[in-house]
Amino acid sequence: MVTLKDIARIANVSVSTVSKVLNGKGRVSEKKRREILQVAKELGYVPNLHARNMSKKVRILTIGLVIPDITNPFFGKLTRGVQKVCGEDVLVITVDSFRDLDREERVIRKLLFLGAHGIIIGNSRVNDELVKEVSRYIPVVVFDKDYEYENVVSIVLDNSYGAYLATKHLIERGYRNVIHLGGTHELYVSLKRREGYEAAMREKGLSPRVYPVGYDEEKGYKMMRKLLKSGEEIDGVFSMNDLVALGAMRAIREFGKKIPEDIGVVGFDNDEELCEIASPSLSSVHQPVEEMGETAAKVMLDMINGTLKVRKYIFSPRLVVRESSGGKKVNL
Amino acid sequence: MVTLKDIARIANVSVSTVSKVLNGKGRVSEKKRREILQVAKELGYVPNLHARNMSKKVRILTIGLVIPDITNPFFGKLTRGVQKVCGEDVLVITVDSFRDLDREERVIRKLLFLGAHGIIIGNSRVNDELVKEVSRYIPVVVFDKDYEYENVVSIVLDNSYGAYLATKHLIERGYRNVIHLGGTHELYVSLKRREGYEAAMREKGLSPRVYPVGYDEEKGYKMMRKLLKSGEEIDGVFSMNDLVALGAMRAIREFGKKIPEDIGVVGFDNDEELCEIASPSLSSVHQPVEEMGETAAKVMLDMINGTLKVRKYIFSPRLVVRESSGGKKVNL
DNA sequence: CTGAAAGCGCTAACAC
DNA sequence: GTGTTAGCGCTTTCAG
Repeated sequence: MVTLKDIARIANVSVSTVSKVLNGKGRVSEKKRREILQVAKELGYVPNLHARNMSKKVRILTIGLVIPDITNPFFGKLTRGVQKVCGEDVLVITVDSFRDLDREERVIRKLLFLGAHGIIIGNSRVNDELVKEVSRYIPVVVFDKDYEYENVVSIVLDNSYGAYLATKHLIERGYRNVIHLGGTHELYVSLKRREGYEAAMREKGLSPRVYPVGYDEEKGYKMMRKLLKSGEEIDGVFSMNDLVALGAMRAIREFGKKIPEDIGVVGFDNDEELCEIASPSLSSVHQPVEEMGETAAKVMLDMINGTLKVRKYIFSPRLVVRESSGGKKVNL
Repeated sequence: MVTLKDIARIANVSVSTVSKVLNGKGRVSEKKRREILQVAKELGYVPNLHARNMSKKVRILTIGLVIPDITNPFFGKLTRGVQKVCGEDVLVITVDSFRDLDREERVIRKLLFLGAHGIIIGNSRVNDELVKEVSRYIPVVVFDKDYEYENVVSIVLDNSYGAYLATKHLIERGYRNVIHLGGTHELYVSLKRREGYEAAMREKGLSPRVYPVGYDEEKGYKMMRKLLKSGEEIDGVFSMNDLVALGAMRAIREFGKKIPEDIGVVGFDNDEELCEIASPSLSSVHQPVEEMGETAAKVMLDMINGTLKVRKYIFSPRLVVRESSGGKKVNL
């Protein structure tokens, strides 16, 4: 590793002179300046960030971003939003926890240990105690989960309202036996979406039926197939996310039912690529993920700078209607 | 910021004793050990990474990963592969360049400046000179592009072979007028895929027709619509990636042609979610992205440790046949 | 066991 | 203009 000292030795000057030249500060004779620059280049000098950060000013801001699954476009967008705001001056360390809570915990600790100035957590299943503990040291932004701790900001989508919108829409399009394919109960968003679904059903005097499923296509497919085979009366499906909805659609097709004529389907997340490409295209509740990511980053920077104003952000979902909930055809 | 010194002062011991306790090295009396731990906790001590990296040993390994689009599952998988291998002891700094070559260049320089021990570049459009320059300082791994520089390792998919397989498959299923919807020419992978397509066509005595399109669904849709309207004779489409293929399929459906009976379609990348969900499901050339990411990380670690053996990896693609290339129905 | 002291690479006062 | 020097926070000998 080439250091200032090496350059100084070869160029026959002092370390501080080299430092001055390389940082363009203070005044140095043109001759030495040129020579120093030359030597530095030849030696392939690369300044040492750590040393630099040690001394006075310069400090580079580091924020950690922990997400459960980087291969999922949803989190990809979140990540992009964060990076967009952070630009090139803030160091963002993105870590995929592979949906492994233990790894997630280790990783968060590591980030703290590495000297991150703040951590953004994109997984609502995160351990509360951990959040509390970490927030004693550095600010934390959490998605899709409410916290009342000092030094923690929540950014949530109004999940329950989104579910309410989707369910109401199905009912208004003529579907009455609307079921809900839900996630697992530990997950805050699952709970909220379920709540919204139930509220809409009750409001219309219908009785809610909830089936916990999970989060991927396969799970949605299997559960839906089982339900159809069992003879359960179903003409509408509100699903906890798009993947599960697509799985359900596959099962419905296989079973010989038509979408949307026989059964209407609405998903959640509005992953545009998936929703548009499906046929029929899938109606879904849209959440402005990238924007939420941007907000997270902004809030984080504000917290670090001590200029935080808002402590909680509740984003509003919006229903995107496509073919899969086009309306029931009533048999006369 | 709490430092070792603060802890030492309050606990009435020396800095080095504190350091020993916090790192579990050397031997310290149980009494002091407990007290120090206690004080550290109360004060909310967080070690300073930079200071730590300054002194002799400890150094934490840092590798930079630069990719063009983190919202794309393809790069998500790549990222995951890298992170999987790096585990929790190697710091991976992932940066999305937003497909902006200038930003990419700045980011790579930044990473070097930040003291990264190596950089993995997931974009084959990267500037050659930059790669050459950076590789003077630290090892570089590049995807989908050949390099002969010292200190640079290439990891490529045999794109041309993949394209060859796909095209040959279409021809053997009875499609004769197979066109290629290609990418832009600056991109190494586009060139290679085009080559493979042309080779397969010529081998069967057919004349290749290549249309440069781009990389997203919309582009594929528009081009295909134009071609169909123009009356061009087409019964097969080999597309440079899955998205373009899906766009083409949309255009074909709209035009009233059947897939695969009238026109067969094959994509590239085998994004499973997309391919499976499309209807008909899309045949595609699979590349083992995640595995390639893992390899990149392993190679990088080897380079850093000076134990590199293989300088170039050429991964083999594999054709996944689904409904979209099921075979042409010949009119009698 | 414990602590004093050196040094990692760099910056910024402050002399000369 | 230029060099000397004092840290930044931490680890690690090496005496005591």
